[in-house]
Amino acid sequence: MGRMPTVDDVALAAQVSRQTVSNVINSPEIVRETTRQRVQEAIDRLGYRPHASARRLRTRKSSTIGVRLDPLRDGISGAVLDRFVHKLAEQADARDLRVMIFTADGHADELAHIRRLRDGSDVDAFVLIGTDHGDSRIAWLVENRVPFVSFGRPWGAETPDPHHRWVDVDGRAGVRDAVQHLRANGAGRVAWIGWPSPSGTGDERRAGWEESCGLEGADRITLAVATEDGVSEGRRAAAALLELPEPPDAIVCASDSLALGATMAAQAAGLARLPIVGFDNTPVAAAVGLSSIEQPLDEVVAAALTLLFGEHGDDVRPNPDSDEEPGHRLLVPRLVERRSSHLALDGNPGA
Amino acid sequence: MGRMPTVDDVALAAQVSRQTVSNVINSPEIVRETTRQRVQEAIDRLGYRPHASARRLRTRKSSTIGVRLDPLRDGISGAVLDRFVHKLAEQADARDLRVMIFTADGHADELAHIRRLRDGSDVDAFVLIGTDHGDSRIAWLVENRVPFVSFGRPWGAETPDPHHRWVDVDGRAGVRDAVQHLRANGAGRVAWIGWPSPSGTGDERRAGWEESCGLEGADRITLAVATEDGVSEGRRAAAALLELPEPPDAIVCASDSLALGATMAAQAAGLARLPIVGFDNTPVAAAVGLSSIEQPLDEVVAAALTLLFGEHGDDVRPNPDSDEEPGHRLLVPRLVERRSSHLALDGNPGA
DNA sequence: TCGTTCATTTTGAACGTTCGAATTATTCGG
DNA sequence: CCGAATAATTCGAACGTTCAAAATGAACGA
Repeated sequence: MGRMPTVDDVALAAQVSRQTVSNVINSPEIVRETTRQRVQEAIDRLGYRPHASARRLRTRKSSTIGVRLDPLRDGISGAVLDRFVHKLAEQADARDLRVMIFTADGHADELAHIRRLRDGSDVDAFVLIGTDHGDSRIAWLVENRVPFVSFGRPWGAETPDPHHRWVDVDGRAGVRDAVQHLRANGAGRVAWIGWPSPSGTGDERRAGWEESCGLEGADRITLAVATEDGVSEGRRAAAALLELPEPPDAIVCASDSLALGATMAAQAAGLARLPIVGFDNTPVAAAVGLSSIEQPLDEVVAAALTLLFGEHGDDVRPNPDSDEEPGHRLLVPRLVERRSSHLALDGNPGA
Repeated sequence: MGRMPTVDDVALAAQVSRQTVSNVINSPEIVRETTRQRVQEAIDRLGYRPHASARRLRTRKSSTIGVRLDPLRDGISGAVLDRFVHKLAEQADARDLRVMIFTADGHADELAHIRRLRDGSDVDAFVLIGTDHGDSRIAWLVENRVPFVSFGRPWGAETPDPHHRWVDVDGRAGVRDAVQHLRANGAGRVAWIGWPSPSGTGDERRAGWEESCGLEGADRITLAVATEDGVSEGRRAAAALLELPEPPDAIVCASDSLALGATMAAQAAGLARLPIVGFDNTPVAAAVGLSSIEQPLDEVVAAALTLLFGEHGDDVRPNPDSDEEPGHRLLVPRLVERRSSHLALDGNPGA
C-alpha cells in the first residue's frame, strides 16, 4: 500500500483544482452540484481522507478537547467521573471533536500538562472535572485565556469570574427532594451522613437536608453526622446514629459509599428495612438495590460542550465576557428509587 | 498576547538557523554545547513550544495512541477497564505519548473510527480492550497494517497470527491459585460460578477451577454453575449451590459481581463465614471485604506499550513478523485476601 | 453587442516543522 | 602551517491543507 492520497491526487482524478476538492469537503454548498458529485466520486474511489495535522496546522485549531483523569480512587465513587468521560467522548464524537486524556499529580502538574497540550496546539479546550474551594486552576486558565469549562462550581469565589464557564449539578435540590420523598412516605426523622466542612459539594448537599428535614433544636445537630468518605466510615456513622435514644427512621447519605456502609450498619442492627438513600447512583447502588440520587450526566456533558462550542459547531468560543449570556448551567439530579433501599438480604431472591 | 513564537523566532533570538533550533530540541547531542545553551536560553525566554501539528505533518507520526472506551456497563466490572485506561494514560505520558479516546457501537463502528483516526494521521497505534472469540477486528487491523496491541488473547484462532501483538492475564492460573489456597485452608469442596461457554476469558477461568478443584464424578458437574454476569445472577446461582444435599464449603466466582451476589446468598442462608472469592478486585470487593483475584494492570499496560513502542522509545514498531521475539505477554494475577470473604455484617465494625 | 454582476473555479502563498544535501568551521596529523 | 577529515551549522524543499485574492464563466439588462 503506497502513500495516502492527498487533495492533489483527488483534484487530478476529478479534473478540478485542489481548492475545489477542499471546498467539496468543507463548504459543499458553494460548489456546483455536478462538480461536487464528480469530486465526491473521486474521493470515494481513491479513499481520500484529509490529513488532520495538515489541516490543523493551516486552520490553527485542533478540534480536540483535553480532560484530566482524576487520580484513581479506591472508593466506589470514582465511577461517576468515568461515566462523565465516557459520555464526553460520545458527545464529542457527534460534534466531530476528539478527546485527549491525561493524568496529573496535583493542580500544578495539571496546569503544566494543559500548557504543553495547548501551546503545542494539540488541544483547543479543556474540561476540568471537579473544582475545589478557591480552585487555583481557574484563575490561571482565565488569566492565560485558555478556553475551558468545569464540571463543578467556583466554590468560595466572592465574585464569580464572568470568564469562567461551568456546569454543575444541584446537589442541594437532589437531597432536598430525597428527604421530602422520605418524609412523605412516613419517615419523621431523616438523618444525614455527609462529609466534613468545608467541602463545596458536601456543604451544598447537607444544606439540602437542612432545609427540608423539618427538625428543630438538638435533633438538627444530632442527626447530622460528618465523616470522611468510605464504606466503613459510613457504617460507623450509621451505627452511632442507630444507637441514639431516638434513632432516625431514614438516612440520606452524601455518597453511595457512605450509604453502603450505612446499609450494613442497619442490617447489623436488625433494621433491614430502614430506608437509606445514597448519591451518584453508582453500579454498586444498582447492584445492591440501594436508592440513590443520580446526576444527569448526559445533560451535564451536553451543557459543557454547548458552553464551549456553542449549540452545534466545533469552533471554540473564547472565554465569555461579562455581558454575555450566562456562562454556566445548574442541573437538577433525580432520585432513583430501588425496591428496598437495602441489601435485599431478606432471603427472597426471586420475587 | 500575540502569536506563539516559532522556531524562526527562536533562531533569530539565538543567532542561529532554524534547523539548529530544531536540533537542540530533537537531537541535542549533535549540537555544540555552547550553542545548545544559547538556544535553550532563547527557548526558555520566549516560551517557545513546538507546534505539534506542524511536527506531525512533517514527520508523519502523531505519537498518539487511540483507545476505544467500552460501552458503559451497568455492572460492577466495568471498573477494570477504566483503571486500565487510566494507567495507560499515565504510562503513555511517561513516554511522551498522548492518548485519544473514542467510543463506538460495535466492532464495525470501532473499525470505522480507527480508520478515520489513522487515515487522518491523528493516531499512530491503537489499543484494543477485550477480545472476542474469533474477533473480526484483529484480521482487519493486521490486514490493513494498523499497528495495535490488544489486551486480550486471540481466542479461538486456529493458528495465532504472528502479526498480532497482545497482552493478557492468565485467569486460569489466578483461579487455580485461589482454589488451591482455599483447599489448603481446609475447604474440601470448592464450587465454581462462572459464565456460559463459549467465552474465552470465562472458559479459561473455569479451566483453572477444573484443574485444581480435586473433585471427581458428579461433583465436577454439580459444583460448577454457569450464569450470565450480574449480582442477582450470582445470588441465584449460589443459593442453588447451597441448597444441594452436599453444599460446597467455598465458592470461587468469575467476577466480583457474581461474588457479591454469592455473598448475599450465603448471608441469607446463614453461612456468613463461607469463603468466597471474586475476580478483578473492584472497588466494591474492597468495600465489602471480599477476597478477589487482581489483574496486574500496571504490568499489563507496561507490556502493551513495550510491545508497541519497544522498551523505551515512542516510535511505533510495525506489526511484527513471524521470526521476531514473541509478540505477546501472559501475566499472572494475584489473590487479594480480605479478612472475612464476605459482607462483614457480623456486627463488629470497629475491630 | 457590451459592460455588469454574480457564481464558480483556480492560483499562489502560508501554516511551523524536519529532512537531506550542501556549506562552513574546527580539529588533527604531519 | 597546509590539507584532509570530521564536526557543526545552514539552506532549500517538502509535508497536506486552507486562506485570500484573482481569474474565469455564465447570465442579464440595456
